[in-house]
Amino acid sequence: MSAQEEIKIDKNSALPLYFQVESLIKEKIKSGEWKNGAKIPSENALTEQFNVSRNTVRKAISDLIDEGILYVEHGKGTFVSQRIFNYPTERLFGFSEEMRKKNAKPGAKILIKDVINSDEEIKKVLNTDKVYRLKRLRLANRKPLAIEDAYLPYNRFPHLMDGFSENMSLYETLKTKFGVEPFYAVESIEATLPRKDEIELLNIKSNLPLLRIKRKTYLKNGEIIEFVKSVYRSDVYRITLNLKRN
Amino acid sequence: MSAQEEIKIDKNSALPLYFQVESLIKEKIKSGEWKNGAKIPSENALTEQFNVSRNTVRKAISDLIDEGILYVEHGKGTFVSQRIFNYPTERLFGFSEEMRKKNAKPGAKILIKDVINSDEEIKKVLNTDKVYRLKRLRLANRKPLAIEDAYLPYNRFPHLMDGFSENMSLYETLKTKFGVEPFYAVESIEATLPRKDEIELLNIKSNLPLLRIKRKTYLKNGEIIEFVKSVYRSDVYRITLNLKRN
DNA sequence: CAGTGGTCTAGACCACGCT
DNA sequence: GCGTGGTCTAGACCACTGA
Repeated sequence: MSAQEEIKIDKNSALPLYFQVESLIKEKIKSGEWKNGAKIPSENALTEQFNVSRNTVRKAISDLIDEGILYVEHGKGTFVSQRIFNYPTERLFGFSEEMRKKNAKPGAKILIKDVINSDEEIKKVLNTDKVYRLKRLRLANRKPLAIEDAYLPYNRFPHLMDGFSENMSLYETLKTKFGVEPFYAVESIEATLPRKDEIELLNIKSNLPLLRIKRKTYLKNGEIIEFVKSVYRSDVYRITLNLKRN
Repeated sequence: MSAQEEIKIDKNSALPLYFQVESLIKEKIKSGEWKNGAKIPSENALTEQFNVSRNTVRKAISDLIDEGILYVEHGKGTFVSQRIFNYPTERLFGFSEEMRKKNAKPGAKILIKDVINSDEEIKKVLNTDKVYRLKRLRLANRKPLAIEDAYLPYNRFPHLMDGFSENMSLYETLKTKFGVEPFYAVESIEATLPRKDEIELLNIKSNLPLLRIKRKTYLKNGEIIEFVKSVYRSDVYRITLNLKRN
């Protein structure tokens, strides 16, 4: 209530007010002023404290709930989550990105780079007759980790593979040449034994189980841009999955 | 513009206006009036059409974006996604629920039901010394599908296992006795070969790969309530994973 | 009952994309 | 410049919780 209270919101800032409110709330939590599991001030109180409208406060709180930082109990109040949820979407952005995030050096050896006619499965998924096929042995710190076999619609991405080489990222190429970025992917995962060619390429024993993954990649608008079949060595790689309600 | 336009919003309904707007938008999409990929009317137009405030329209649109039904391009408009995203969270609600959703009959054979002292790993995860241990062979349509080994903090759930039997769901018991429901879970997945005891229990060949999963289950407030180690037959079971940006 | 979040309104101005 | 969505305000009333 004192005069020097909360001069922290800058109404002339380029940053949206709700974003500034989010940052201030995060700070209070980090500093320990608002402890894990504890109730934070009511929306009306925050409205006064930050000198913004209640809708702005609600927008900020809503975002922080999506981030798993706060949760609400109707009629009781808003509370700090005891555990901050994190959403590991490393896999969404492709092998190269994922490895970099895990502090490993990504690499690749191109096995097949071609334009082919879709077989039945690929046609069903990508809904087109002619596709790029890019099959690569994937390396992490120079050691074989996975085999990726990717298919992309030929007509959608003219000249996609022109000048494409071993040390390039497919997703970066898609972004640069076509302004297109993955937004959503569906993967199905099984455990299998390796086939003969996979044993050789990955340089593994014949009884080492692999994670066998099929993936469909989509844009923001829901357009499918890629179908990938891959196998991963499970002795050095595991998948982390987050399940959240709603 | 005609007088008989859109009498569909009922301001006296118990349903929130934004929810009614959501339903109407979904209907227009389903009926084909608003096609996949097409632009829907502007927020101002919808405000007039539905005779609600713009904020209400925005709330409805925001929800539908979260559901993957619409997407927005700032300055251009709001569009129907070409593909409706779905969030398979079947696994979040436990084996019984998941099997029912897949139209299989869930079952269980209790292998261990006990209270034990935490080993190092369990203590690190659950942060307590004494835990319930519930190890079950899991059946789908009477056939062995998985082995689940669950640990829950003893002090948090007094008398949890009193009267617990083979045909009961652990999560339903938690809900009934303690009003507690899983909200979030983190799983790590590997491919492995079965151990001897697993071969016998699941009645499989020694070279059939399994999906080996570790899981931590949390409440809405971020409190951890469960740690589970399980294996699944991969010849009849696969995991579906959804990756979404932000 | 008082206090909390949930819904809703009718305005206003700004930022972006297109032409 | 115009139309789009993005942000923000200052009110109002409702629904849930707990004393």
